[in-house]
Amino acid sequence: MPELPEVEVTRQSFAKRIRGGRIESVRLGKPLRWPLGIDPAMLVGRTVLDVRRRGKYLLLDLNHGMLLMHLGMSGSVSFAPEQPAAAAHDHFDLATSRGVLRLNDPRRFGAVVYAPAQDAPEAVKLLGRLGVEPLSDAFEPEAFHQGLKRRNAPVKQVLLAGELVVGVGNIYASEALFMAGIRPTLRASRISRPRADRLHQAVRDVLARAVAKGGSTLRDFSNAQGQAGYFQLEAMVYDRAGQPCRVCAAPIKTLRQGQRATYYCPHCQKS
DNA sequence: AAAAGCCCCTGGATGC
DNA sequence: TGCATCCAGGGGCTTT
Repeated sequence: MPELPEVEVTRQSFAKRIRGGRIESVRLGKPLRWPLGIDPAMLVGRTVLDVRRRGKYLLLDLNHGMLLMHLGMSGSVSFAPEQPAAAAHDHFDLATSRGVLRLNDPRRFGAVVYAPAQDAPEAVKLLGRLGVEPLSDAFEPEAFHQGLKRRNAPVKQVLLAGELVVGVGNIYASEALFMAGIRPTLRASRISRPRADRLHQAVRDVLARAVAKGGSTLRDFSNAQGQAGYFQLEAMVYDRAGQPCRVCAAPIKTLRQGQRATYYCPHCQKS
């Protein structure tokens, strides 16, 4: 479910409110993708200093150690002074003096993992191979083009892999490639510098606009205050197979790449 | 070393 | 109504 915009919107919707909260209790539901990695009782008494984001991970900095939270495909977070009794898919509660942070994740591809320090093995294992942040100055056209030149895989899958640039998932990969006028099946290594520049700009632009719209709510995403996103209403190609291109009216096509659906306009994205 | 497949899991939509 | 099948916003791990 959540790509960079949804994770960032989630972060913004509760970071300030949880900051300074003292952990009072931790409740675990069914197992998530990975074990927490610490006795929950050991977290009680620690303080949440800040909430950051790295790629699609939320990072809760504690006064000692950190929690890495990933929303997987179906995860969403809520934060409120009090929470109702845990329901079927509520698998993690972090009760603090500022409110209760709850992770709901029906498919349980998400996870919450404790790391004793920023550079601890538990953190490096998950964050170590991640590419640059697309909305930071570190995401720079020349290096992006060089990175593309080193990959022979289809550009859509290079974007999804997150080793060049993080945070671009299945929706925004299709959208960015449409904006740049690039066919998703084109080998990354064959993209010229001017076209790489257009893609670089498209990635930044689509992600920033999606954050501004509160993310995309396809079925059930909402931020930590329960508010839905609206960017899906502006999607040019995603989930629009057979519908007319919003630019040229040609029917949007779909194909499968790496077991994921890709959408593109055969006329606007000729190569 | 890079690329392609395989899973993890639940629920909703669709088809017979 | 019931049951089978397919698909879904991710990504680590294994196999080519």
